Amino acid sequence: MNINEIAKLAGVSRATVSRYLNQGYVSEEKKEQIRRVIDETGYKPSAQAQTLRTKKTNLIGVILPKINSDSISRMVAGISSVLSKSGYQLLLANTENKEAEELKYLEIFAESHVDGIILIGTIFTREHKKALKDLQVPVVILGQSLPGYSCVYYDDFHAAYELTGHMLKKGKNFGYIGVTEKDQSAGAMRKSGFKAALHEAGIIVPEERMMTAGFNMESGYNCADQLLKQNADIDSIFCATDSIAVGAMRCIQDAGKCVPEDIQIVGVGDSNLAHVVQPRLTTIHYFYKTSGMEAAKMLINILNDEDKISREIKMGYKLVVADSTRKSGECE
Amino acid sequence: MNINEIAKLAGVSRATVSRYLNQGYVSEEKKEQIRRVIDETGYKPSAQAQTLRTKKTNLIGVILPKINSDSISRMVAGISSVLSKSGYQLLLANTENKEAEELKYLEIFAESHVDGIILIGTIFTREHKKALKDLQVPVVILGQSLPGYSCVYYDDFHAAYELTGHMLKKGKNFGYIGVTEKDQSAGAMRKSGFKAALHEAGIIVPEERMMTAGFNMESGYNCADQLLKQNADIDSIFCATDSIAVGAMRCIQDAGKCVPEDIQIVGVGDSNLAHVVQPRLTTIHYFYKTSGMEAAKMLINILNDEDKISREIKMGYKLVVADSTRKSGECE
DNA sequence: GCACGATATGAGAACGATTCCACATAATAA
DNA sequence: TTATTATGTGGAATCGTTCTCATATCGTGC
Repeated sequence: MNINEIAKLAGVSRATVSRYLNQGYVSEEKKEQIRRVIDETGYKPSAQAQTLRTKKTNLIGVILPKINSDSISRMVAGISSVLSKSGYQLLLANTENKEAEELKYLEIFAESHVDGIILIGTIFTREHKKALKDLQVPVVILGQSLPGYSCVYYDDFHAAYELTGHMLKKGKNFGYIGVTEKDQSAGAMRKSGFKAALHEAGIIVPEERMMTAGFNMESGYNCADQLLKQNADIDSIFCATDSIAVGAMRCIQDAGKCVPEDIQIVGVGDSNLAHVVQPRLTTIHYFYKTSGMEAAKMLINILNDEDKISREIKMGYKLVVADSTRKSGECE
Repeated sequence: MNINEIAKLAGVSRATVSRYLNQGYVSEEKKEQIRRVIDETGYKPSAQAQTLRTKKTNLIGVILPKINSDSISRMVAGISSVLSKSGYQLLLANTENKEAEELKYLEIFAESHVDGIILIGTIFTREHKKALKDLQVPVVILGQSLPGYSCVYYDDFHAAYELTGHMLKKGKNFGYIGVTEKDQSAGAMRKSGFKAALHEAGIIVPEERMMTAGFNMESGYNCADQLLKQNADIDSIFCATDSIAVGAMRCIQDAGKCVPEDIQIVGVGDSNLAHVVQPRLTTIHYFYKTSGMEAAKMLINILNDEDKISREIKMGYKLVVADSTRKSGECE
């Protein structure tokens, strides 16, 4: 069932049917004829063919490293809320943290399956930058800063700095469980913030007390295990994500120690997990949903040709103090 | 940069370039010329146009009710592992539990953006069935049973039945926090299994002890709150999902009662949350990843025309007994 | 010497829409 | 009356591919 059939059945030309579908000049009489034929046949214009001509899909691609994540799902919720108001639908691509997948989906989306892309990235390799440069589709980067591109990201340095400052009230012997420093934001910046705060306090954490975990609980557990076995005197652990922190906390408890009495611990992200564990986790709240909305607005501006130059937004944060860093009953 | 340009630059016809790209007869000499031109120009065939001709995208659409969910992310991981081996890429569509979105994405995917669809649905309305019937793209349903369609789902009835049987060892006064019964699987079947087990034990739970929550912790908390306030004697609560159970458990603890000593509680799904909370949650393990793989295999069979008729797979389950239903130290 | 299959190539017709252009017609302004 | 404008309409080109056909060359077996 294509536009030719419809035209034939309605006794008009293909062009008139097209105009009917795209609000051009059509007389009431023919409008009615066409409407009836379309109703009867259940005809739907082919999105392929439309795109081939118009170069427009009304779809936005969102590339993300994992789907089962509080932070990312909040970003997506924000993106979705803004874009759906402008008549866009979202297609998500899950890279499972694999760089190759990221590139593949970038290409798939770029091959005009979508009008724009929001990339929630983690690591930017040379290939990434090349792929991004070749892109003929507008892109906004969320969660990382990449010079030359429109992006929305978080003040990981100062967040980690302030969080570490908070731990310094009670802590002396610090451990750190982070993620790969190839991840500029969650890896490098959080670590720098952590180190900077301690440095100001005259504390230097030796390398063997700084671990690198994956983005999940199990990995946090294992790193904490190693950390505690090798350094019995540790009284404070900074974890670069809530998941890692929850895994680490479980490890501490399995080892028969108490949080926060024996060891205080913090995470970053203010995920659901942080509220669920006992004791509740001190963490950093990032405005993930809002940042998703900002990224979406940026993209819309670009799509509407209102924004010619790239711009960056660095989002603030909020320290969430909970039980994992203070004795129960203590007030703040 | 299109195939005509390439043909011109390489001094061959458009058809020969196409054959080069699709492994047809091309002499070594011309192959080399074409290869060089493509290398120099960075030419990529337009996916639009290819699809317009071939009706093939090598994309599979997955429609899901929420992204931030352990169960769903495991299903997706299973789907992805199988389909990527067959050269397909996944596009995800997040409906945020809105029926209208589900229909919209069904349509978007159907308009030949994808070769096949896996629908992780919850509620099937009349519109859903109509939309599915009109679909000219093969579809597999995951997590629900829908007669006439290929689907993979879970034995919710017997899982709930067995889980309830386990609680009956210690429990007498039961409460139930479920989800909408419009959801046949997680809503209706789990509730039936729960009631059947109690019925056999000669127990009938009055309606006011059965609540309906949303698919999240907050809702579980609120329902538990209401349940406990109105029924002080409750010693066992069956929750239809882990999230609900974790919310309810938090509520019980906030009310100053102990789990499992005062009240035992169970969930369904064996999510990460279940392992993290204190005490660990007794729950049902479903083989989500495996079921995703099965659904993907089904879809591949359909796409390869190996399967002409629909079929159903009902997946088994495993009872995971943990601390939320036994005193610490007790053995089983 | 000829028929046949394998290899190789290009012309041109699809695929299913949009859109420019030329051409009507009717209504309004000068 | 005559321009001028707004409203309608269909023909044909176009988007970037694939694919069928027609045609050509070459080796090989009989």
